[in-house]
Formats: sequence, structure tokens, C-alpha cells
Amino acid sequence: MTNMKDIAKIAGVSSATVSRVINNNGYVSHITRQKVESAVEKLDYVPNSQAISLKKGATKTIGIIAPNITETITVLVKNFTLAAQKKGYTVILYLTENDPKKELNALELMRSKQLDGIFLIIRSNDWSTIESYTKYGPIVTWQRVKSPCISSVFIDQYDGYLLGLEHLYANGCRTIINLYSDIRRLNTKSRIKAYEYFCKKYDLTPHSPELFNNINSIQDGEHIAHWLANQEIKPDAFMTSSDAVAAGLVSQAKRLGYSLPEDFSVIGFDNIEISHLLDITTIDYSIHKQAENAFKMINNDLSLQKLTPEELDFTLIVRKTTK
Amino acid sequence: MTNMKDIAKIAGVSSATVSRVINNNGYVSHITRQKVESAVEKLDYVPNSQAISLKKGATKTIGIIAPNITETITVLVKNFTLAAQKKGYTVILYLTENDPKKELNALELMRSKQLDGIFLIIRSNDWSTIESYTKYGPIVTWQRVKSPCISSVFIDQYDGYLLGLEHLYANGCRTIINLYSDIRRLNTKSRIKAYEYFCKKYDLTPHSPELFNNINSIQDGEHIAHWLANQEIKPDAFMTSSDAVAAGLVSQAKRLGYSLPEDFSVIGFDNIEISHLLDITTIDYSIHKQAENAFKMINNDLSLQKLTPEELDFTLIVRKTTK
DNA sequence: TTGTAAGCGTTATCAC
DNA sequence: GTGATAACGCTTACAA
Repeated sequence: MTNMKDIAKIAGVSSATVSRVINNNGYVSHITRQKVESAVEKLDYVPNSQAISLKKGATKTIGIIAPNITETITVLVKNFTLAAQKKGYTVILYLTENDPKKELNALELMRSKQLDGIFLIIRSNDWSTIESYTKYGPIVTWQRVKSPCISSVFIDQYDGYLLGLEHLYANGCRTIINLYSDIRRLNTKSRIKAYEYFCKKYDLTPHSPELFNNINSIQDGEHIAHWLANQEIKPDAFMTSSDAVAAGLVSQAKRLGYSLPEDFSVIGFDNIEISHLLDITTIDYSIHKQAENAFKMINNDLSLQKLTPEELDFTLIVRKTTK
Repeated sequence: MTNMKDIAKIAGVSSATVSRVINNNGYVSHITRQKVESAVEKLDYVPNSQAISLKKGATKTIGIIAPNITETITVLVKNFTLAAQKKGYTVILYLTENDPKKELNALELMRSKQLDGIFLIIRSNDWSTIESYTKYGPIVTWQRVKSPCISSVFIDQYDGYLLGLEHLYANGCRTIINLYSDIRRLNTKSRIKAYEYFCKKYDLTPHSPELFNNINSIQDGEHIAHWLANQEIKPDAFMTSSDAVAAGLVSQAKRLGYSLPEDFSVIGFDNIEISHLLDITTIDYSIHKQAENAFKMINNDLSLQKLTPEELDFTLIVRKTTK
């Protein structure tokens, strides 16, 4: 491969001068610049990025770590990547499949100087383990976390969740079932709080959160449809924590012969493509902006050129699964 | 940051010996190995991967290039990434948004030694332009291409398409409309051929391919539903080239009051999650295996340890949009 | 079995 | 304005 020395030789200058030309750095006379540039052209020269990274101690590469690629995560990955590319960063995708060891491998990439920063969408290890890697570079997460060194693009979903519950109430629903993703998570705890406040406000009897815990996937949603079919007394609405769950529930319920919103109502969460396709009422909370904010936060840690994060908000998207 | 010299100093050996220990390379006495290992432990040392890459002239990094992340591409990205990780490779994701310049930037990453190989899912530049980059490393694509230097995991979709058409015929459909993605593409040309053969076989009058060209997205599928609503004489089936198109068509048609398969039939292509959710009959052609094969081909070009690609095949998945 | 030293391709600090 | 030259952190002949 042709390198700086080759260019220097052809152009009749030193490699220091070549470097100056390439990087527009320091004083170079017009004439030498031209000589160098034509040599670059002639030899079809491109600087070796490994050498630059080694020298500079930075790679202009950021890692995205996630357990797998769900539709929601796709939105995050896509918008983060686009934002990063726009600022000259390159993005590495690392899938952990929820294996803490694989996550560790990914974190090690930052320690071994292959990554300048990390967007850890969903973690697998303890926060304390992850925290110990922040000394090698910035880590931003999508999850809710209270840590002095890990930033988060999380927004408390209390308000968003309440938005959905109020909509159900306004449309006559009084026995609402909440499908929670993981009651140990702070995110879910906010939802539970919103539900409890809501029940108190309208004098309804809340159901225990434990009854519907760990409902996460499309399949889980489908199971709920079957569960519903077996109930004597049926609830009149489901409030979910993701469009995926809502999609599974809605599509399976239709297969079982139910019609929505006549038989019962369902509200999703995320406003991803699938909720549009299945006409599911949902809560939008601008995931794409979260992704961009994640990049901005990492960028601000790495670069002097600061980017200001955008404000996030909730919107209720009324479709055909609620009255 | 602590480096080899530091370890060497602490362990009382030369950095060459440290290297041997780290890489299990060459003869090292048990006792020195232990000294080195404890020094590594003590200083919490990790080798700098930039230095290794520079020295070795390879990065163990492969790029995935795609215009954006659709659901189908997600399957490709996911399985490729997992296969690559399993073999110790790291994966870079580069989104081009169909901008040839951005694709060029991504290809340049290989030229500048940041990438060892590339999985170019869908291209934006001319094949000849892309070919010129194969001298810097292997390029494998998902698209159909006849090139001496670019490999492809493509499979001719003639058989798969015919599978769908025959199914429609068997269920009484006689006026079938084909929604093509891009009639200039070889892939589509195979579909057209299958359709023509099919028409001749059953003595049906084929419609011109130009009538339904460039139908690619969910939105395009939705438009077709509207088009259908305005027709006096309605076709009795749609054969599509992707589940996305089928999904848009089916969901919009339902919104417009049609019921499937009573009013008409629809067959998708890909068998991605969405076709399951919407109960769309579709053609499966094991995209995940294609992704794995793509990695294997790149690996085989890069490494001495050869991996054998898997055979691919088509399966008709009958669901609720055909009789 | 271990050490020396050249080199991978840059950048950046000095001189001149 | 430009050129030496010393890093950056590692691998690998070649010696010893």
C-alpha cells in the first residue's frame, strides 16, 4: 500500500509536509501543496486510519450495544447512526443476546481503544460493572439509571402512561389491565405509580402489578389474548408497555374472533411502524429524538463542539383499538 | 494508559516476551509467563487494538452497508452480525440513505484500512465503481450481480415466485396482479419470467410489468389498496415482491372495508414478523441463512479457516390472505 | 527461552 | 515554510 513516504518521495518533500497538506495544518507554500496534491492523485493515496488512530489515541468510532434488534431498537440504531455519521463518526454494532459476557466484550472494545464512546441501549450487567468502564470513555444509556458517570436519554414515562389511562377512562373503560414489562425496573415503577394515582383519582380498585409482569414480546401479547379468552369476567381495556405486546395481543385477539374496540380496548407504547399497520392507539415519545440526544451527549463528552439536546414529549396517537 | 513496556518493566522481561505471553506465541518458560501474567493483572493491562491493527494490516472489522434499516434488512444485519461476532469480528454499520456519496464514504473505509471486508446489502453506485474497491478487500452483496470480483448471496427468485403463483391458481385466482419492485433489476426480471411462464402454462393473458413498477414500501402497498377501490373490474389476487408491500396493501384494504381472502388474495415475500402478525400468506426464503452465508463468504476470503455456506430453499407459508 | 531492534503509517515538536 | 525525528503500542525476524 502506498503511504506518506511514497508521496513525499514523489513530491520531493518530507512526509511532515505531506501531513500538513493532507490535514490543512500549518504553513505550506502554494507550490509545494500542488506538488503534494498531484502526487496524492497520481498514487491514489489514502491515509491509513489505523496509524492515525494510534497516533491520536482516538478512533472516531462509537459502539451501539443492544441485546438484539427489535423494531424499537431499530429506530434507536438508525437515528443514532445517522447522527453519528453526520459528525464523521463511524458506528459499531454489538449484539449481546442478553449475555453479560458478550456485553463485557463490547465494553472491552472501549478499553482497548477501539471505541471512543458507547451507546448502551439495554444493559445486561450490573450498573456498577458498567460504571467501571466509564473511565475509558463516555457511556450513555436508553434505560433509566441514577449514576454520576453514566448518562441516560431516559424520560420518565409517568406522564405518557397517564395520558393513555385517561384516554381509556374518557371512553368508558373502568376495568383496565396493565401489562408490565418488568416490575423491578424503574421505568415500570413509574407506570405503576401512574396507574395507582389514576385509580385513586377515579375511585377504581387497582389490580396487583405482579399479575401481569414480564410481558415483553409479541408472543407474550398473543398469550394474553388466549388468557383473555378463558376469562369469565373480562376486562374492558389493556394498557401495555410496548407496541410489540399490543400488536401480539391485538392480532391474536382478532384471530380468536374478537373485534376491537367493541369487545375491549388496547393502547400500545412507542408508536412504531407496527402500531400504524395494525391501527393500534399508542403513545408516541419521540424515540428518534432520544437516539439523537444519545449521540449528542456522547459527542459533547468527546468533542469541544457542543450539541444541544432536544426536548422530548408525549403524544397520544388515537387509532382503532380505542373508542 | 498502561502499555507493554510498563508490563515488561514490572515483570522484569522485554516487551517481546510480554507479547509472546499475551498471544500464546512462541516459547515462554512457565515462570516468566507467570510473572508477566501477574503484571498484566496488577496493572489492569489491555493491548491497544489500534497498534495491533496497524502492525498486522488487518482490523478484524467488517462493514455492513445498507440504505436504511427495513425489517428485512434487520434480519440480515442481525444474523450477519451474530455470525461475525462468533468468529471474533466486529461489525460496522453504515447507512447510506441511497446516497451514492455516502456509500463511497463507506467503501473508502476499506481503502483506508478500517475495514477488512464489506457486506453491501443494497448498493447505490454502479457495480463498476463498487468493483474497483474489491482490490482493498472482499465485497459480498445481497443483490444479484454478475461480477468476477463481487460475490452475492442472491438466490434466483423464479422458483419462489412461481410457488406463490401456483398457489393462487390452485385456489381459483385467474386475474393476478404482480406488484414489482423495480423492473430493471434482475431479481424482478426473474419474477416477470416466472409470471410469463405461468400465464402461458394456464393460458392466461399477462398484464404488462410496467403497470405496477416501483412498488416497494408499506406506503406503496397502501396506495395500491386505494387504487383497487377505484377500479370497476377488480383483480382477484396480488402477488407482491415483499411482505412490506403486502402488509401495506392488506392493512389499508381492511381499513377500506375489504375482507381477505374473500374479496381478493395477497401473497407476500420474505416471511418477516409482520407477515405473521397480519396473517399474510408469504414465501420464505431463509434470509437469515443468506446473512450467514454472506459472512461465510467474506470470512473465506479473509481467513484460512474455511466455512461452508448453507443451501437455501423456498417455502410457501399459507396464512389467511389466500384461500 | 529470551532480548534487541526494525518497522507498521501517522502526527507533532523542534530546529533551521 | 520545511525537514528531521521522536513518539504512538505492538509484532516479529534475528541474535544470543
